[in-house]
Amino acid sequence: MNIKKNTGEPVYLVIAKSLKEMIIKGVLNPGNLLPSENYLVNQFEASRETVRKSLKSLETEGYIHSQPGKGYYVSTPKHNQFLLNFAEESENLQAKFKNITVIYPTLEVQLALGIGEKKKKVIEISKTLWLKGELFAYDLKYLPYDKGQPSIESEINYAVFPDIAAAKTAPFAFYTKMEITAETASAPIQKILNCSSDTSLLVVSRFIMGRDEDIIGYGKQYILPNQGKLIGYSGYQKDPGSI
Amino acid sequence: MNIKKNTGEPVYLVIAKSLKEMIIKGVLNPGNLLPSENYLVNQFEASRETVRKSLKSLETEGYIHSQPGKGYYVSTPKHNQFLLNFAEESENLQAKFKNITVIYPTLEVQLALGIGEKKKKVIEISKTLWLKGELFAYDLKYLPYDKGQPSIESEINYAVFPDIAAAKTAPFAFYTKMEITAETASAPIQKILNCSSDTSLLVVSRFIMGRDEDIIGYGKQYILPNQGKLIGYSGYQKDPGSI
DNA sequence: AAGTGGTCTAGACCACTGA
DNA sequence: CAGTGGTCTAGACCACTTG
Repeated sequence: MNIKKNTGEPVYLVIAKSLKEMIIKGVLNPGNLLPSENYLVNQFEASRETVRKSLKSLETEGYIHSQPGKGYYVSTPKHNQFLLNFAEESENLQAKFKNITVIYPTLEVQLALGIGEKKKKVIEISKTLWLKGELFAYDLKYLPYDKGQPSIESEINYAVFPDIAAAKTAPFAFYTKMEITAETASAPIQKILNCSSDTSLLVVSRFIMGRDEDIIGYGKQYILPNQGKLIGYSGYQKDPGSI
Repeated sequence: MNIKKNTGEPVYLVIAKSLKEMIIKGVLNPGNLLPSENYLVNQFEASRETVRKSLKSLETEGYIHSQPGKGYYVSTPKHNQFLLNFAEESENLQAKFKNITVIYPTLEVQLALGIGEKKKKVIEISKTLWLKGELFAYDLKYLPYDKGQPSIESEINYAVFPDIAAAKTAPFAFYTKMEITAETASAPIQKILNCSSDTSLLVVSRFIMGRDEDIIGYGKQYILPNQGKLIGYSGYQKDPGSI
């Protein structure tokens, strides 16, 4: 009975907000049981499906989860899961191609691409990345070079990795794994990035994988310090939106 | 008419799977319009709400989005958004407290905690982290030390940061921001981590923030190479779950 | 047996886009 | 105008948990 009505706002959002507020303010805490659907139906004078819609939205956003036969519980927030943006191409980021060659892969690349011991060539694409005119990172990408396949050129179209490849074919057919490490600049990379032997680089490796765990591509990016910083968020400050 | 029925599987999941498969196989590609709700109602001989439930689940998983008055479109997958796990405490990870002190903060910490120029003390908690008996990382945490507040001890309970603090009060009231950089080990850190001056460390900074952007805590972790590796996933290989 | 959430239906009205 | 998705309802049956 303590409810405003007739706002243009959908009823299910009103209910969701009300519950969410209680969770955020700590009136309801992780492990606590929420009021039952039927209780909410009476409290808000809404239909059961409408109440369920509210609860579903809270569930999607990670606030609650349900247990059939028992009820809805407040979840424990995952403050150690981060959503991280790693934009291959941003507005200010410029790429300069250094080289595109077909080579016999190093052991590292063999392992990364899951290529057996057989001698199999790979395509190596190297770029330097620039941010507002300043050297920012060195970027390497590797793709298996299959004889049976088209030309290098068509491989190259794929080569610019997911974001462009995505536009071409079944972009939901693969996913990406990322590994982040730190590395001291090796001699060749010192030359390319124009840095010294005591420079610590942020190294981001990426594996492009098909749904059946086959590896489509492998990339590595050496990012200069001060320039490069990866930023991630955890918790619930952002809209739930997609994944 | 081309539909199996009477499986124990919920109808809405059957519909969702069918559509999802078309998207994954590239029959439907980003930008394409899906069949309308009413069309699916006829095709699958289900009610409209059931069809909508299917579509809602695909939307939640990031496969599609809707535009009122037009229809449902296949989305463009975000292959540059990564879900990254940064576990404060894993099974094998051991923490050894080094020190807990109340200090005047360095400039870096002042900025991180958003403390003005006024002389304000902060609590510093330092730990070393060990993985299977091997030194793994050096961990620093800072909390504003408010006079009006309880004792240091009660602050300390908060201090172990979100995961433990979470259990205490309104854990949905704050979120975490993470920054990842690479850094060469400084002299004091060389001693603590027992490494040399040419060691590149992975540095993870974390800001614990309230919903109104106030900063609750600041932490920094220096992770030894070879030991530490951050791993993230993008795309749709994982169940949608949470976040 | 009573209460819970999970699925599903057949209708209704609305606001919007497009021809 | 007909077609689309967005919201909402009042029922129904089910499987599950708890006393």
